Amino acid sequence: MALPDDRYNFRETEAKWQTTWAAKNSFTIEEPSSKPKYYVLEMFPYPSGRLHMGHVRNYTLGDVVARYKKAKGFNVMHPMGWDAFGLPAENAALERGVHPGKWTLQNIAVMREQFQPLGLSLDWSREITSCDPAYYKHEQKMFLDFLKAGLAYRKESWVNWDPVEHTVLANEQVIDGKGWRSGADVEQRKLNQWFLKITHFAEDLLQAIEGLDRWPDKVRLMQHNWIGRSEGARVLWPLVSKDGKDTGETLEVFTTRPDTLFGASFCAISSQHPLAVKAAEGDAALADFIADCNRSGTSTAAIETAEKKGYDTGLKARHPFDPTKTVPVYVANFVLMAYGSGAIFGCPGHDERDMEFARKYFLPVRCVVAPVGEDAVAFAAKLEAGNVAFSDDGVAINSDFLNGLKVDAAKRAAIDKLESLKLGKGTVQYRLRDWGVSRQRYWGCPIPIIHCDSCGAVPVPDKDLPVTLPEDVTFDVPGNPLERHPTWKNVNCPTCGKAARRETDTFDTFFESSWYFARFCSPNLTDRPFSETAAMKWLPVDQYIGGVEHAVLHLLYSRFFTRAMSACGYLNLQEPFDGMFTQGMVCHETYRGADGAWLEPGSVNKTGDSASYNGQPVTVGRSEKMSKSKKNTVDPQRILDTYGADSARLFMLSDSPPDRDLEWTDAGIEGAWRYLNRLWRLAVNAAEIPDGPLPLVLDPAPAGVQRQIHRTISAVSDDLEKFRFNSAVARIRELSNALADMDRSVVGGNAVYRFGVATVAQLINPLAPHISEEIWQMLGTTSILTETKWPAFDPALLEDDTVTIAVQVNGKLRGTITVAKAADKAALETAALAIPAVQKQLDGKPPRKVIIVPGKIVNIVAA
RNA sequence: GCGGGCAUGGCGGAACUGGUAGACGCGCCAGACUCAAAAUCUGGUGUCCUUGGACGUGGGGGUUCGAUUCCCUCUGCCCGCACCA
Repeated sequence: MALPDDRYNFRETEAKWQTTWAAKNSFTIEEPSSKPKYYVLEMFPYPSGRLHMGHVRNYTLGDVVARYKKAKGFNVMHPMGWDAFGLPAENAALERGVHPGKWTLQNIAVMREQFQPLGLSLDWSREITSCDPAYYKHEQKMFLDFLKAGLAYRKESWVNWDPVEHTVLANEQVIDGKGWRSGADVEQRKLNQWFLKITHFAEDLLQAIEGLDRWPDKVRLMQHNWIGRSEGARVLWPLVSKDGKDTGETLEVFTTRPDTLFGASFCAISSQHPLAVKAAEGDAALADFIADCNRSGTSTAAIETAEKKGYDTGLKARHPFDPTKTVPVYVANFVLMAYGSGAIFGCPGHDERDMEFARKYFLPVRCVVAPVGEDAVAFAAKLEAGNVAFSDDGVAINSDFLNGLKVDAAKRAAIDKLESLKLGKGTVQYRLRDWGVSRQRYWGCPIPIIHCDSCGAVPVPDKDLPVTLPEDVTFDVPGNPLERHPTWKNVNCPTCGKAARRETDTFDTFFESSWYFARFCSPNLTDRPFSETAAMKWLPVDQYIGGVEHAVLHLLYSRFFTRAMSACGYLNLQEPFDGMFTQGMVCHETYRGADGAWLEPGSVNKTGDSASYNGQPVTVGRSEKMSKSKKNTVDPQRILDTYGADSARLFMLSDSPPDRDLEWTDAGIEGAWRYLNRLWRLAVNAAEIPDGPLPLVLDPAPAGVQRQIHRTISAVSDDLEKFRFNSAVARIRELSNALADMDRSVVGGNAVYRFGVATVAQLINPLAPHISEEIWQMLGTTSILTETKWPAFDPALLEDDTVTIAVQVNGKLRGTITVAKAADKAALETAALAIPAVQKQLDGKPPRKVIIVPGKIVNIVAA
């Protein structure tokens, strides 16, 4: 007789089930359906042309959730699309002379094929591509609606300019003073730009973080800090010209410490402040100083090393509480135009920076807050003589009507006074700034605006939407090809008909990703971006999964967009993502040859602790995120060809908790592959056992395994709910081990074994869907596992009748006792004291105290 | 500088609300099978000393009958923000 092949044929099996699922449309939603909905979404990929391990991990994690929820009885939506606008397409055009659109669509075709062998439970009928006019025409309309609603505007302002990408960057895209993609030092430029009014929702975006209880704390904290709320006051300082006359103008400053106003010794304004620009007109030295400030001050290194510098404008500001007193007005390099009003008052005694500035320019230091309970006079003398500011809580001194008040009360009193004098008011300031969405790029969604000399910025009429990109463009010169296109740019004004110009900027690519999750709800609708009914049914996304690098960028923009879309009547929803999960990176060891060049893992010979390349020694570096530059990438295609999708999935899921970094190792994937083969052999044996009911009375061994099966169902379900996939795998392996070790010849042995194998197949299905389907089929079931309900456990079988509990003496383990679960304290104590090792420790003396926690522990305190 | 997180065998990591530390896996060691290798299987594997113990969750201290878990403190690493008034 031919023995069944004991080696699992993943190639055949995986292809077979992928075909089956596709033929049965297993992953499209049920419509109509009485089941509760569940929307699983992973951040859609940029079509770079190659699937990498980070993708595999991301989509595997989402797939586990999608498959598990489906088995749990939810109507699951799990769509996929392409974040298809972006700079790499233009770079490809530059390097290879291929059109960005063509390059992108080719990549999408390649990657869609690469996705297939992963066996993901995706609904491809909902596929969307963001560079398709059928997609982006809706966001053009949406933008015009935002404009009407006052949520979009155009303004000349200082912007972050990336000199390598030749485009503007949003604040969120500037990391350490450098462009987030190019790494180039960002410059400041003054340009006319379109902005989305994200600050309109600052308070709401902040408050609502509270309710995002299924988001990682880390991300919530990052958004909280990014929005950066601070309470304070705007204070008006009447200005006095150089010749001592009141100019009638006022200088507005923002402060969080109005209680320290009596300690003011100067005012300082940003080099970009209108007052500074005006003052520089008649002062060449000041103009030079301002130019100097604008040049530096962006890169990290510059900020860290830059000393506080100022230039006295000669203007004076009159103190709001004491009109007899004036302070000098400086232009200072450390004052940011973009925060508050671009001007501050300096209180050296209670602000570190102001102290540094005051010492440098010999400005007075006045103590106006002293710690509670300290001698105020002595403290003030010390502070005013020293170089250290005091910024903690205390009591106001030397402050007229504020004297004796603690900081909070003094703040309130100062604000009340300012308001009664009409020289200021209490206010809330945010760090968050409006989102600049104009990009001087070709490969993005055109901004549907026409600039007319007579009519200004005119929205493109609805009937002319979408504004599509011209195909005939070249990339041989830097800059935006739309800008120099001969015809596309020149159009007539829709309002007056005169010659006008199209807006040649395109949207930031974060625009597309800010609403795609809603588009998936009605991906083929032509007249609207999505149906409100469908969106309100499916949104919010129940589980969103992606990298932590989008903690403030994409996730904040999407939260804003959802509010903006609601404000414009597209839907009625505040938060787009109910549950958020941020996965860790995929890492690998790095290798360098004798010449210091990076080496690919595949080319390095590893034997034990040493490594070599062509006989030369290789330096093994620490594990880092897989990247092309360090050559420590592993091609998913090769892994899938060698071990199959289930092995790759299982390894990625079992090696580390999903939110931590994963270290890719060959040994690890081989371990997963070995396990699948062991599981396969269990199944081959189980398939020979005829199906039938379990005997009523089981031999103790299978009875124990029977309980373990139920415990495992319970534990794995819990693990899957809580993203503890690594622990779920461990439990399943434990059960597999127990099944393999069990004596099947006793009463109930075979039946429990068969039941156990079937259960393992069900439990591992979300993690390794192909082999589990195959096993399920081998066991003679008629349904496919993908359409089978998640197994239930019998609560009565979760626990044993007897329990083994630890016995400690003085907190140290001295033995264990196995007793009936219901055993009372007295029985536990008697059993514990009978242990020889315990008696030895007690040395004949009676115990001083015995702590008994039934079912858990007995701890004997020796005399 | 400010804010947050983490630290457990050779390695990745378990340990739910304080209750048998090291589950599960990787690696390693020994054995079986083999002419041999691979694959597979069996057993072992925190450290130290002699059975039996002692020690052990980054260091130090504390609370507790009992601490990987709670508190204080120090050290190291990682992440975010960065002159935010």
